Amino acid sequence: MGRGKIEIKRIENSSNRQVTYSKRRNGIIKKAKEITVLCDAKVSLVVFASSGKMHEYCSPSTKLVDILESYHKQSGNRLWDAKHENLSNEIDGIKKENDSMQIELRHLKGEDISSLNHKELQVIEDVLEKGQANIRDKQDEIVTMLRKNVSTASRDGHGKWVSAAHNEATGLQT
Amino acid sequence: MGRGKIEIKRIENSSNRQVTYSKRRNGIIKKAKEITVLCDAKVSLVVFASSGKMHEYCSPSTKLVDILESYHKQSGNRLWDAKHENLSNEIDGIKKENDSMQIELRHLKGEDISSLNHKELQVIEDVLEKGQANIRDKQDEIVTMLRKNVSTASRDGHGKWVSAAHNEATGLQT
DNA sequence: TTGTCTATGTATAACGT
DNA sequence: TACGTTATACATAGACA
Repeated sequence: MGRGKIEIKRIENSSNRQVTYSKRRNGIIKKAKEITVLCDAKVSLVVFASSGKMHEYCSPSTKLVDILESYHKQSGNRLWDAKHENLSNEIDGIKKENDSMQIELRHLKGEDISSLNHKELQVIEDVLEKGQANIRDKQDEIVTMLRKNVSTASRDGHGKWVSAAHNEATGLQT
Repeated sequence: MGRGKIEIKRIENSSNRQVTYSKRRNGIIKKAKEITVLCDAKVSLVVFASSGKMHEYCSPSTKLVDILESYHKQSGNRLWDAKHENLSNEIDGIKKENDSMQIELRHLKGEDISSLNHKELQVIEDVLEKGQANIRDKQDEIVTMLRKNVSTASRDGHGKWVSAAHNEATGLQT
């Protein structure tokens, strides 16, 4: 189909190969369009040059995704579904975790506790008490630090306290 | 390219359409094979007849999945990633939520509080106190209910307490 | 490169069967 | 309906700009 017949084997001359590639690629895409119109077919065509450059054709009014989905259905092939499923599972897992944390948080705040029994309430109370103890210890530490701080603290020329530690501990800055 | 020129528009005669479809489909697949060999290209071709029947061609030594993955990478096109991205975003969102709940929970339990300042600790303490108050109210309610219950309770023939309310409240059953 | 031009090879529309 | 056949339209290899 040209000035001379050619064998169907790799074209060694790279610039010829490139030329032939782009001509034939256009040809195939044209044919794909035609069969789409003529025969009411759906076509998905993806071509990669050896250079890695890509071209595609996909019948109008049909997203490639849809075609691939049909492909997927028909072929029974998993394709991307594996990935899809992984993500879904991950979501489910995290959501579960999320829900239970949500519930635990609410309970600690004393919300949504009307259905809890004495034992369950006791567990929560214990946790709260433990938490409170820890928090208070920490507060005591801070107070101690402040006192130590105050005893060595000084004011600047404008009468402001000069102590990064003091500010940090009280949350006045940073 | 036949006995007569044809317009590129849907062939209305359905048997002609079917014939043309299968001829042209073979033609395209042949071309696809040729460009694959001649130009060292990779081709993925999926064709659906309007009947729903599918045919595919894929360059040898290349799985369709791989081609699609390359396609996906190169095209910057979302494709199935649209779905994936949605899922990923969802995951990110939930994870964020998760993390902050995680932190809040730890704080309420008095963990990981070494970097907190006085103000922040105070907030936590307030929440704990509020929660404790709620829990204690509920406990009181239960005690009241139990008392009321006990006064009207009875034992069964084997000496066991017969009171769904009592069991539920104390968590001995269910 | 990137395109345009033909001579030629191919694909195929319309027929037969 | 599903195949071969064949006249024709189309695609394209090589040449040249």
